[in-house]
Amino acid sequence: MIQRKAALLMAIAHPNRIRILEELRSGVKCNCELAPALGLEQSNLSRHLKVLTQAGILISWKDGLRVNFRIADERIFDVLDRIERVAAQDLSAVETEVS
Amino acid sequence: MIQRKAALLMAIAHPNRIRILEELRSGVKCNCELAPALGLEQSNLSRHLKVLTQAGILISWKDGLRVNFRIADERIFDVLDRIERVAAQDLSAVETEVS
DNA sequence: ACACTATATGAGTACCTACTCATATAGTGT
DNA sequence: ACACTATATGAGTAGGTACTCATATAGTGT
Repeated sequence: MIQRKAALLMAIAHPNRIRILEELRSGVKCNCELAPALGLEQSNLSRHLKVLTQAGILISWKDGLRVNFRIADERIFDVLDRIERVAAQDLSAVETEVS
Repeated sequence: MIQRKAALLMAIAHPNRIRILEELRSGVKCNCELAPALGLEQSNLSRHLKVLTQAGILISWKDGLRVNFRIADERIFDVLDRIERVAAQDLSAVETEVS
């Protein structure tokens, strides 16, 4: 179980993959729509999407030439929202805490 | 901000570091208490603790020979709890979703 | 069949991570 | 000063990650 949690966290622990998830908050997208939106090279994006899909965070299916992606479990956004709260406060907390 | 979120996630995205955080749920601990509890080699544990401290997730201070650690922001457990919910369902979800 | 579009993947590179063993540093008590 | 305990860190190793460029695969429309 800890392995599974770590694997999920590892999958989302990259700026570009967080950005991919944020893009997919608004619905289904394909590689070809995400690439220009995120300014990522096609093969690089493809591999990031593979990481997220293999972790079970995204679900993909073919639609003609395209491959579409959607969020498998919307609760992944709970994780992002919670980490955001920690990140927001972190800035001040780290500075004021001095041993 | 995305960088910061990714950095925090990266810091907790390791089985042993998740276990360290779970150990610290019950309060302040030092390296010397964590090592036997987690069965980790001393230098390895020391480096994991450094990762968490440098990410601002743990706060450390010396107490004689020991170095104690505590959670900087308890809301980090919200993140772990949320990822756990995703992880728990994941097992079935990945299997039933077939394109 | 052909040109075109969308995606995946091999190969190469540079860098990063976790781990271990050995050693250094720092603080404690006699 | 000395032995002891707790922690940090240098060095070496093995393997992983992100990225790019070039190429392969697969589906579309003429």
